[in-house]
Amino acid sequence: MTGNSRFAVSLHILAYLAYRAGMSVPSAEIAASVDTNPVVIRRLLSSLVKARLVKAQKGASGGFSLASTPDNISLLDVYRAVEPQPDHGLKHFSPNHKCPVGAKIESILHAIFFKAQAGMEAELAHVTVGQVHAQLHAVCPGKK
Amino acid sequence: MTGNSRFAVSLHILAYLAYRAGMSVPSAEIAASVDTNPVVIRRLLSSLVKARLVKAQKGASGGFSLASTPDNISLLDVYRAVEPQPDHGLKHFSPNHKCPVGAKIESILHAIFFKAQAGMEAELAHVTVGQVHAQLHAVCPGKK
DNA sequence: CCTAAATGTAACAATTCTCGTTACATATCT
DNA sequence: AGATATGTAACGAGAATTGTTACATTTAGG
Repeated sequence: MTGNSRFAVSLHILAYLAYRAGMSVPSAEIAASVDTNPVVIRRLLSSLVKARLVKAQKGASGGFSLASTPDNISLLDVYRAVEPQPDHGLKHFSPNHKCPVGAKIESILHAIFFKAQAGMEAELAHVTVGQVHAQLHAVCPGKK
Repeated sequence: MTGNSRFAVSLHILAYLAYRAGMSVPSAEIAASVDTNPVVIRRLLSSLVKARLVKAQKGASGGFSLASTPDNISLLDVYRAVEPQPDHGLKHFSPNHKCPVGAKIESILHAIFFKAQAGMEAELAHVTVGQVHAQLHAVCPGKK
C-alpha cells in the first residue's frame, strides 16, 4: 500500500458513530458503511477505545459509541490514537559519523521534521469530529 | 520499512553538495557519507536533476553539484522533488456510497488532509538548504 | 439458563513499497 | 584508448498494510 488508511478509516468510523447519535453500533454495521471487513473496524476501534475516545459494550446488543461529545474529540486526538509515531524515514537512516556532514545531519533533520510535523498537527488540532459530522448534514440532512 | 527515507537522504545529499561548495562530487563519495549504495544516491539525484535543483556531469571527473545557491533551495522544493504525492490513505479508501456517511465522507476527508498537508509544507517552505548547511558549520567549523 | 449476538485477538496470505545490489550501456575527461 | 562516472533496468529480501478465517469470551434477553 502507498500509505496506511488507519486515520482515514478511523475518521469515517467516528463520523458514523456521531451520525448514529449515541446508539450502540456493532462493528458489522460500520464495516458496511466503510465497505470492509468487521475485523478491520474492530482493530481500529481497539486503539480508539484505548485512547478513551470510544466506549465498547460486549455481548448481545452490544457495540460501540462515542465516549464524549463529538465536539470534544479533535482530529489530532484521533491521529495520535491510531497513527504510529511518524519517523519520516529517520529510523532507517544511519549516516557515516566519520564524515562531518554525516555526524551532524541527523539531529538537524530531526529538528526540521519535528517542526513540519507540528505544522500538520496544528491543523488537525482545531478540527473536531463534531465539525465533520456537521459537514455530513450540510449536504445530506435526511437521517435515514 | 516504516516510512521511506527519500526526503531525509535527499537533504543529506544536498547538504553534502553545499558543504563541498560547488565542486563536482561523484555519487560514490556522497554514498560514503550517507553509508549506502551509490545507486541509491543516483536514483534520488535523478529526481533532483529533473527538478532542476542539481546539475549532473557525466564522464570522468564528472559528478553532481547544486544548480543554484543553497539559499535559493527550500526544503519544500526538495520534498516535492522526491516524495510521491501524499494520499493519506485515500487511494485505498472506497466507502459504501449507498450509506449517507460513506457518500460524503470522502470529499470531507480530502479537504481536511489538504489543509494538514499545507500546514506541514508551510514549515518546509521557509527553511533552505543554506540554513541546513549553516547549522552544520555551527558545531563543526573545520572543513576537512 | 441458554442461545444468539457481539467484542477481542491471534494467525495467515496477498499485495505493495522500499532499499540494496548487480549488471551494463553510455558519455566524457585526460 | 582507457579510466571514470552517470543512467537505468532488473531482481531479491524485508517490512507494513489489509483482508480473511477462526475461535475464545462476554452479555442481553426470552
